[in-house]
Amino acid sequence: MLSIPYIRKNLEEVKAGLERKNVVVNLERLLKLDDKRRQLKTETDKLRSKQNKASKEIGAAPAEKKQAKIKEMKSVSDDLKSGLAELEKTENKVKEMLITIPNPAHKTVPKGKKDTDSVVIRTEGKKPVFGFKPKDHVELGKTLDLMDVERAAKVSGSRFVYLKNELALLEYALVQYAFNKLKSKGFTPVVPPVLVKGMAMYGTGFLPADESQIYKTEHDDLYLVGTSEVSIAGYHADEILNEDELPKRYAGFSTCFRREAGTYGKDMGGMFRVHQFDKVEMFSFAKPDESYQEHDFILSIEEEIMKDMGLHYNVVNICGCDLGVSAAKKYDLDVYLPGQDAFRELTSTSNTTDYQARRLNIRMRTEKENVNVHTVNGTAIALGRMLIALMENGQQKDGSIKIPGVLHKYAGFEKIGPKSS
RNA sequence: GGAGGGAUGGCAGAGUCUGGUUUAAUGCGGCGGUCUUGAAAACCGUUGUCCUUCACGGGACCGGGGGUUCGAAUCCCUCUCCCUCCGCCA
Repeated sequence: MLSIPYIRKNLEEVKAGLERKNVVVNLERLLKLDDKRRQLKTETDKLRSKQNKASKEIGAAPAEKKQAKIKEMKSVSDDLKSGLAELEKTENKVKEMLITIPNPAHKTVPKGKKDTDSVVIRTEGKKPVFGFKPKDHVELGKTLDLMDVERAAKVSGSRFVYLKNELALLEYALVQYAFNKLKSKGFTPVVPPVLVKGMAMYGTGFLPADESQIYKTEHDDLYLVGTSEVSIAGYHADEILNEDELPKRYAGFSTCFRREAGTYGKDMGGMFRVHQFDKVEMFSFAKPDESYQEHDFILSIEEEIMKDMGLHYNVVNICGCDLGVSAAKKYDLDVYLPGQDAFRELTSTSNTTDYQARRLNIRMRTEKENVNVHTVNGTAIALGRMLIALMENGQQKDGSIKIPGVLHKYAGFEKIGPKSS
């Protein structure tokens, strides 16, 4: 959510940032509506002031004068009531407009109309060389008995998967590796709730924009999170943080649920795009003037993890049209998957500036005034997709899969061999 | 699931029965100061958030929402959360 005083002061800049996202909003109409709101506020405040004064007089007045005074105040009370009703109506209209306006894109975000307009800013690692035709994760998963998609379909439907054997163990090795690394970098490890109230969804900007992507429970008005970003952002809702405790960093492990509406036929089979996966997420509450620095920091950790895993990847500056509502800027790391012979998104990090913090009412105490903090999120490890990358990139000629050295101590094995029996 | 109790500022806690000088008492904590070689103690001062106004000022907020009233922390309705006991349960 944007602040109206900010829009008032920086109208052209806000418009340019929205245009970068290919979004057109009638901001003049919004400001006009807010003018009306302020006028009504002044009027009703005056009536209230009158009422407060009279109320004291009535309390102190002798009994015979009381009735006349009360009669006189009746009309003021009526005026106030109708004024308040109109004020509320106008306030709601303003809020309604405001809640749908996305966060304007930063000026370093590429303009564009399609996802191909995003810009690869650098490529790291080496493309793996195989002396044979590499298999994709679906085949590897089947021959090594690591995944079962068919039975998942029987039990849950399409886009679900059972992880089995070493792959199930490897997931937990990755989680431990990630928690340890992030703890050493100042992140507080967290396992948050995955069912949340509407407040958290609206606060993070997933509602109302992405309603079709979100699972909602039938009887309890709770939503299943698509990322632990939602529950972690909401953790400090309605709080005022001290300046010297920022940045506050959290590493959240959670299962993530996504409906994937409108993706029929895309990435079918296997577990690249599934309704349910686990993820370790980084999340920072940062001082406003440090959020881009924090964004770079989180990107650097994502890259460190990719390097630990020995993966070949692109760093992509995502174009305006592909930014979510709340992001002002976003980098993806696209990793080379031999099975597809393509770079695919494995992690993503966004600076949402004060957009979520304003909606969630998260502030920072400064000497002058309290200001909204900035929030930055980034994937540490999307477990399903990381497992795909490790399987496809680690596969050997004999059909086994070598796993990265940093994971050996957590996994308790160094490779996933063909079943001997 | 059943029965009862509760929600007031950073924290503790009065005010609710009986609506009106309550700009929410008091204590603790925090911050500043006096005193002190320094500290503690003591004493003095200060200490919420938001909206509105160029400013002076005005207004709102006692868990959320609604109602009664000239006027609600206080009365009524409703929802949420917390606590105690019973039942069930990984």
